[in-house]
Amino acid sequence: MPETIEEKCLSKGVKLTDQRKVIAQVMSQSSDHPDVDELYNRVSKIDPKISIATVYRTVKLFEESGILAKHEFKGGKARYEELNEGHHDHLIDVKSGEIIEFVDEEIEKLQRKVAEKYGYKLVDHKLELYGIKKKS
Amino acid sequence: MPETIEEKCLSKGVKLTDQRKVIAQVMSQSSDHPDVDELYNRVSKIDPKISIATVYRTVKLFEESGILAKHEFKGGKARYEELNEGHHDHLIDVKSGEIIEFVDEEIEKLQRKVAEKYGYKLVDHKLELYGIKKKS
DNA sequence: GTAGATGCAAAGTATTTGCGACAAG
DNA sequence: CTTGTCGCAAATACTTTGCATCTAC
Repeated sequence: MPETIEEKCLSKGVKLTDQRKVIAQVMSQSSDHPDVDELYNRVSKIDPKISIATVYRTVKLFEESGILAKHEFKGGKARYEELNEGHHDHLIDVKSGEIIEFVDEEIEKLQRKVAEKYGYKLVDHKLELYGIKKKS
Repeated sequence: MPETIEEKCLSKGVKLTDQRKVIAQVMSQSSDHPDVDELYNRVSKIDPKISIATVYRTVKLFEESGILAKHEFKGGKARYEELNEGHHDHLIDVKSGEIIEFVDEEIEKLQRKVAEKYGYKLVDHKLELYGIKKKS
């Protein structure tokens, strides 16, 4: 069920303006994790009149609506990615900056167990691995 | 082997100024994870002439020297804690902001395994759990 | 004595916001 | 219509930096 960002907006009652459509489109086509500046650059190529303030407002709105995920990787600006069904975490190449997405159900399970152990219900988590590529 | 921050400075060749001594002392006595503003407040009570620029410079220096750890928890300023032998991760109470430190060797092991699987050597990681307290 | 540290204020980043004009439902 | 959005520029929040002075070693 590949639901588009526009469909998500409708179902969540988010008003669909032209600017939002462009931003949604760009995010859908981005498989990397652009920061707001980069997103603004890409958006500007489609409609140069969209302001960066709107980009900031929109990613924030989309994040609150569960449409985008915001990441604050080490020492930098916030970066965004489209949120789809499957949750995943990130492995970041500290040399190249390349980001690999991964899923490890066992780690997820253990996280819930840890929260449990302290009397908490896990509502969110952040797991980032930083590594250097091995010379095969 | 409870090594003080001052001893660590000496062994790492970090010059020990009065300001740094005060900041080290305050961090050693802080079991929470203060941000720079809060640290500056505490430091000011001991020596009001220390500027916030020095606090920023010092936490950065201490972090680079492996004396303090910097955390960027959700949506806020950077927060610091003294770095001791035992590594740990954080479970954050999303209601109260309370931070619980925990260690889970199994998760650590799995993280290395994931990195391994993608051909990477794990050099660092960030794991934060966000939870709400269960009504026991 | 000298390299490095400090205080101050000014400059940087990243992000948010007030406001009048404008557009979606 | 009316509520919410946009573009703009100004404001904010956090952090860094240039420079003259001072201090640990």
